[in-house]
Amino acid sequence: MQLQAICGAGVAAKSSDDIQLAWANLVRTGTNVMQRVEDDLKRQGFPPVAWYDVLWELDKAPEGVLQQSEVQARVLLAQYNFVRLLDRLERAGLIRRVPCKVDGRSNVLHLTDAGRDLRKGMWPAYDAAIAVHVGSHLSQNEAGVLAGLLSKLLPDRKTLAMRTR
Amino acid sequence: MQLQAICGAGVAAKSSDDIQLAWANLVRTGTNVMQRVEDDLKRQGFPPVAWYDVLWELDKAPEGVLQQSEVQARVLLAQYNFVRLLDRLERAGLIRRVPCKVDGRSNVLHLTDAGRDLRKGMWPAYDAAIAVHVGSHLSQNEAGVLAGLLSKLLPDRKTLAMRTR
DNA sequence: GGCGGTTACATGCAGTTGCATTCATAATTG
DNA sequence: CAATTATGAATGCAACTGCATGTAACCGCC
Repeated sequence: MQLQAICGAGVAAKSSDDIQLAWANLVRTGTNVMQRVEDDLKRQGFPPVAWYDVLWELDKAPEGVLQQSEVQARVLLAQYNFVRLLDRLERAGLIRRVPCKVDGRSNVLHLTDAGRDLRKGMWPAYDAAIAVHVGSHLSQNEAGVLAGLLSKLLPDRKTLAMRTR
Repeated sequence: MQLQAICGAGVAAKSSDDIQLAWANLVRTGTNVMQRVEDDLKRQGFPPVAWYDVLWELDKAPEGVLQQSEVQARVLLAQYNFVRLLDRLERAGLIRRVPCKVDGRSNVLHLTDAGRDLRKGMWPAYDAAIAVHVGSHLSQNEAGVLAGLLSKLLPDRKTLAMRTR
């Protein structure tokens, strides 16, 4: 009872002004910066960043081959959105979905040559967009601090992955 | 020619590792924290944060009345998305769209009593969600620093508003 | 081996978004 | 003041998303 009073258990927590501003700026900045980067890519005829993410996961893997579920876990999209993203990537000839030999439920994703090329071709534009919309506003040091503070708001990998089911 | 070589003019800028991490964390954290807050609200039967934003803008205004274009400029949604958000709000009886007497092109938005009540009723849940998903991970001071760093990435109001056309 | 539960992936449907365009009314200007 | 341009708002359509659910294959266990 004392304890409850002390730490406010059972009562909805209230956020301070600083917290609220951090929240507001986080959402605004997140969507805004994302938008601008996406726009830059689109203007140059490139697909969305989400495409890049998948291609990059595959490109990092040996042979450009990875379990579908593994990629899914890394890109943090809802399962049904991920499946349909793969539909688009496959239709565009960037990846192939191959039924897994060992586990009849799962697929193995293969990066095609076209996919590899696109990933590689996108990077300079992507990198430049990040430099313009993030880098140019922050010192090296500020970027590090920002990254650190942001990471404090992220749940760990496992929790993160669970949210996509 | 010397100049070009020195400052890299004409060559796409490259971002450093710190910058890239800041970018990655910004996007991840932004969407993730937003998601969790939205989920909390939804679980309690409340509409999305975007609804709150509009209602709040109107509630702040004297009489709960504001030009549609003015609200539009503040909430930073694309024009067509904003219009349709208003469709939903109006259908839900939270606002009314009234043709403007002085300018035949524009509307004036009126917050209804139901709208005012909903806004007010949402806040505790919203505030609590912010406290949980942002506040509990940061000290007061960290929140201030984070807000400051994030604001450096935002373009000014005017530029921001232009992007929504 | 067969039955309940779980995992991996897919899909139908309704709701939302992006894009291009339209409509009507101001504002500007030749 | 008529013609042009600019502004505020809306909409048709295609694409995308969320949600619930479906299907098939695996896993554990009696």
